[in-house]
Formats: sequence, structure tokens, C-alpha cells
Amino acid sequence: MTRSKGVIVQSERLRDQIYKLIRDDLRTGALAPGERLVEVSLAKKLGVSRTPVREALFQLASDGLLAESSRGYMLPVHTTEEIRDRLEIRRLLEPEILRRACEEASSRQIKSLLKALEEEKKHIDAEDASKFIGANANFRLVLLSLCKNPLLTRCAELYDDQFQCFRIWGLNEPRGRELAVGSHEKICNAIKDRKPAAAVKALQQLLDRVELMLEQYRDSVAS
Amino acid sequence: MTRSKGVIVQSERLRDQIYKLIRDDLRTGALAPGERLVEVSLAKKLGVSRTPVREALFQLASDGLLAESSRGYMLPVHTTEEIRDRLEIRRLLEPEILRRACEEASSRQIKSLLKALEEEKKHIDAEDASKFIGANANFRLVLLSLCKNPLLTRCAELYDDQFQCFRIWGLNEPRGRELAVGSHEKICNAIKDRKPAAAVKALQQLLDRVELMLEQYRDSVAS
DNA sequence: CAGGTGAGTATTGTATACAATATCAATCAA
DNA sequence: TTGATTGATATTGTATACAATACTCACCTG
Repeated sequence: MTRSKGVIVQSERLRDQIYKLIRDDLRTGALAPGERLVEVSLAKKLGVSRTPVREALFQLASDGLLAESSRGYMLPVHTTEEIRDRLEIRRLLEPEILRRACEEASSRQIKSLLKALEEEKKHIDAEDASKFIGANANFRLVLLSLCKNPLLTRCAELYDDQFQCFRIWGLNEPRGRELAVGSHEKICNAIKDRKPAAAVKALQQLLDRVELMLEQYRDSVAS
Repeated sequence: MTRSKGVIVQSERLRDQIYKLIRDDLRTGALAPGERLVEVSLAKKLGVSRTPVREALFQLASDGLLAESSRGYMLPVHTTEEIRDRLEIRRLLEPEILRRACEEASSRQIKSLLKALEEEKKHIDAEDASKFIGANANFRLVLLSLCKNPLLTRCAELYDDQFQCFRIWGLNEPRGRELAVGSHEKICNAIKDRKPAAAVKALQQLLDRVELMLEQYRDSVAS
């Protein structure tokens, strides 16, 4: 049992490591929408057997992060309707997280949120889009973890990640990045000042703008 | 490959069938909180190999419906805090489903909702608690499916089912059943009359009452 | 040239074998 | 009697083998 890289160790269950690995790749845009994920290829690349790979893929699919094709899994390419459904769930969950964040976030957590925002700003003009996308993913991760209901955090992360195929499309354009960073800035400030109403308002404006972009997305996918 | 009963067929993927089978058992209370689920035993009982059983259990666990112990899976026995977390998520999702149900539900769907309610009423005094619990599970399933966002339905079902260990405790007492049926009746009527505000109010009252019962639950678990 | 047909191939679904490890019980010493 | 130690056992984690199936593409026929 030879392992190619140091990424895979034996101490943790292989399937969990592989799950995290792939999910991270999804978040940072290392995998492109529409791409196929094949058990054997992945197993070979990671130097493990099919079994743990299979289980990791299976979990990702049941999390809604991979689409099941007639033959294996692929990165989903959602329709506008599917994205709208996800957006609706985000509208239910994320405002509550922000409200609670304003109450519950420690100053240490807020500091790391601001740091994540800075990191995002730093890469806003990077010619390598994946840099920004990675920083953006990290910011959202920190943001959603600010409430003390771990279940709510996990749930919101899920639907946030299910957004990825649309997000990658949106963040490729400078306009999309500016929208993201601008909104994140407002949200950060509101949380820093412990102003739940302001935070929620900024979030809702962001989601409204995102929803408007769906029309353009529809056209671009149709082509 | 001999199969014991006619429950398992070959046309559908075994793991999916097993998943549904166990999830149904969870919903109807056929499995008791704290009970262990062992791969080999299940596999033997169903007449299949460990692999599909394993994958089904794995998915149930990642859905939060089974707890992972140091050695396999078991039915979760949640603490009051964990239940409160789940309740909070239900408070975010389910009101929206009811609102949308008032707009979107077809008269056919409403009819089947009323039928599910009647079924629940019928078993309210059954000495066999599982009859009522089954009818109750069915009612909730129908109710949550009344909105046209399938993702939202699925998500709500999940957190609703994660409630099971507390629900079974609550529905054993006549008081709990009366609360459930009474609330369901109000909700049904509101939906029938297309009155979203009334439906949401009835639901919130139910959830408030449930939250109050948590204290008693804590004591009963502690003993 | 269009369209169907079939063999070959790629890929998943299930079964089983083997390895690793946590749990349990019995034994022994203090 | 109690606590630690250790061996047996139960159970999962991973690897691999085999079966089933859907896809590809070349070939043949009209």
C-alpha cells in the first residue's frame, strides 16, 4: 500500500480524508462544473483502493455536492430553478446566523473574520481566479461558523457549497468579485458593531443582487 | 444470493433500498433510541453482503439520523441542547414551508393531508404506540411536501427526523399525542383556508410547547 | 450516406477476504 | 475485594475479485 503524497495518512479514516480533500477542491474551484469523478482514477491518484473513494463520493453526492449521472458522479451544473431553490434556503438560514453572530461571536472570531476579508481583498485583482475563490470560500466558512449552533452552521455550509457552480461563474467577472467583497465588508462592519439588522440587510441585498444575476447565468449556460 | 423476504429486490440499488428500509424503521419507531445497528447482523437478516448495508448506514449517519459510536452506529439519544439546536432549524424552515403550502398546495394534496390527519386521529388511543407514531410520521411527510421546493422539503424532513428520539418520548404520553393532533388540526384548517399567518402561528405554538417539554425530557433522560 | 447492430470497453454495484482495533471477560496480584 | 493485564472476540476499515450494465464506436445494411 504505497501512497503517492503525504496528503493521505493512516491515522484518520481514509474515506473522511478523501471526503475533505474533494470537498476542499470543490470549494476552491479546483474542480470545474461538469467534470467527471471516476472511482478508479481517484483511487489510483491517491494510492488507495476504490472502497474509501467510493464512500467519500457517495457522501458528497448525498450532500448534494456531486450529481449522480447514469455512470458515476460529476460536478453539478444546476439550472436556474435549482439555484433559486438553494437561494431560498440560504435566505432562511443565513440571516439567522448573522443575527446570532452579532450576539455570540467572540472578539477573537471577529478578528479572524476581518482577516479573512483582508485576504479576499488582496486577491480581488489576481489574474489567477482560484486565489480569490479560495479566499472567498474561507471567508464564508469563517462567517457561517460565528453562531453557536453547529448544526445550523453545517447546514448553511452545505447549501452555500451547493451554490458553487453558479458562484464560480459569478466570481470570474470583476463585477461579481466587487459585489462579494463589498457585501462582505458591510456584513463585517455590522457584526463588528454588533448591529444585527444592518448585517441582515447587507446580506439580503447581496442575495437580491445574486438572484438578479441568475438571468444572465441562464443565458450563459444555454449557449 | 438468497433473500429472506420479498422486501429486497434486485432492480433498485441495494444500498438505496436498505437506506429507505432503515429510515422508515426510524420514522415509525420500530427501532428504539440507543439501539445498536451492526453491519453483519443486518446484512445477514436482509440476505445481502455487508457492502450495501455499510453504505446505507453510512449515509444515515451523515444525515444525522444515526450516531457514530467508537464501534459502529446506534440510534442517537440527543441531549436537550442538541434537540434545541434542531428545533431552532425547524423554526427557520417549517414556517416557510407552511406559507408556501398555503399558496402552492393543490386541492388534491390538501385532501391527502386531511386524510393523513384522520389516520392520525384514528390511532390516538391505540394501545400500540407504534401505530400512532407511524401515522404521525406520515402526516409530517405529507405536510412538508406541500411546498414546491423539493430541496427545502428534503432538508426539513431531515431535521424533523433527527427529532425522533425526543418525539418518541413525547408521543408515548396521551398529552403529547393530543398536542400533536390538536396542532395538526389547526395547521390543516389554516392551509385548507389558505391562511398562511394562521398556519405559521399554530406551528409556532406547537414548537413553543415542544420546547417547554424539553425540561421534562432532560429529567427523564437523566434518570 | 443514414441509421441500426453488436462487440468491446469503461465503470459502477455487490460480495468476500483480510487487517486493524476496540471491547469484554477472565485471570491474577495487591 | 478491587484493580490491572491480557487474551479472545466482535466489529469495523480497507482491499480486491467478480458480476452487471451502460456507453462507444466501428461496421454493416438499406
